[in-house]
Amino acid sequence: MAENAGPAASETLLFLTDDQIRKGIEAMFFAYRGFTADPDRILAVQGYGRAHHRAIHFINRSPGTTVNNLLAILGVTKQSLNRVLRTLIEDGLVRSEVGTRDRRERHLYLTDAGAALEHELSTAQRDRMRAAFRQAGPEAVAGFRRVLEAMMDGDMRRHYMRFRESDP
Amino acid sequence: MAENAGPAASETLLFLTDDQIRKGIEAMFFAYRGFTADPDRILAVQGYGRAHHRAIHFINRSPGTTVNNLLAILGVTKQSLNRVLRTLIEDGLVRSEVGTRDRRERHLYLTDAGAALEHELSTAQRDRMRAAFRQAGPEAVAGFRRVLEAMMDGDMRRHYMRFRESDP
DNA sequence: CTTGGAATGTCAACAAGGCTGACATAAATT
DNA sequence: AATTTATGTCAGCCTTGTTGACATTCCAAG
Repeated sequence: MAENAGPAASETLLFLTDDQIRKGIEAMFFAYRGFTADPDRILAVQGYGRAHHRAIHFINRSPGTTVNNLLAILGVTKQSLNRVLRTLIEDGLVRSEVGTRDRRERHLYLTDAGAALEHELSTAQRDRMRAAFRQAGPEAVAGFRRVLEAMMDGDMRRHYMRFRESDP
Repeated sequence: MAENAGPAASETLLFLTDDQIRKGIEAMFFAYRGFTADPDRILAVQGYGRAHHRAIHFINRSPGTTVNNLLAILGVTKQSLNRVLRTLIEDGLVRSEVGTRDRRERHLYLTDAGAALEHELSTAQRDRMRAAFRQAGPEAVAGFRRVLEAMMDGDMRRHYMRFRESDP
């Protein structure tokens, strides 16, 4: 293969065929199910859903974040997020504090109980992810991340990158 | 852990840290949004949702598949799938044919209109995926697929692999 | 200072699409 | 003949998305 156009050319063509792309699409579909399966089971016990998980994850990730911040990250309407937050606050998993600088804002924190659930959820999800990473190897993981980053919308990539840089 | 020295050991440790895993988790979350964004926009015009897209995709993928087959692949209840199929059949996008070998089965096909919508959807989704693949490069794509395959549940991996092998 | 607009968050009502449970029908299998 | 299988349907529930209306707070222009 090195004689004619070289391996680079054939690679460039082969990995972009419709068939390869379709395999990538189906891989995303089936893998995402695995990705959410374990947390979903835990959440179902408490009567929560994925929306609760997402809120808990990003509050844990950025303690003191405002509702508006969370809206931008989660990409849902404030009414939808508010319903989820209300149940989490009622159930004592999240604490909402009126802002001191701007009293329109509510700053969100996990309570101890919230942090405990977050830990349970993220442990389950990380275990599966870690197993997949270990099985695939470091090079595959780097590629995995590179493709996913290229797949994000601009706004989402911004949020993702902001998080990436926000801690060591 | 048979070895405790050399670059292999440090690699093994570094790419499996909780922080690396968390980045993988967030990458999956943000990327999946991009993955579904374009089809979602197209479907919203017709008043359809992701459930319709999934049904259309897999009927196109395996023309003549039965309801039961589709249930196993999609992992939803028959009531839920039936609701979606009913609207697709009513709207003339899907055709349901009584089986000849086993007349209890219904074999599902896309009509011309259904195939047209499928094409519109898959073109939009493939375009984004192709751009991501091109940007990330062939090695990254191989890693991407390897990690996703390792992340799937056993059942889903079976379905995914069956599809992989079912055509050249 | 007052007033009007913008930002932030809450409540109400509705729709999509999951789910379970119960039941009907037709066809295949034993 | 009895049972199992494949499918469809009805009813009702839950989560989670949507829009619309509204309250509170801040800020800036008059």
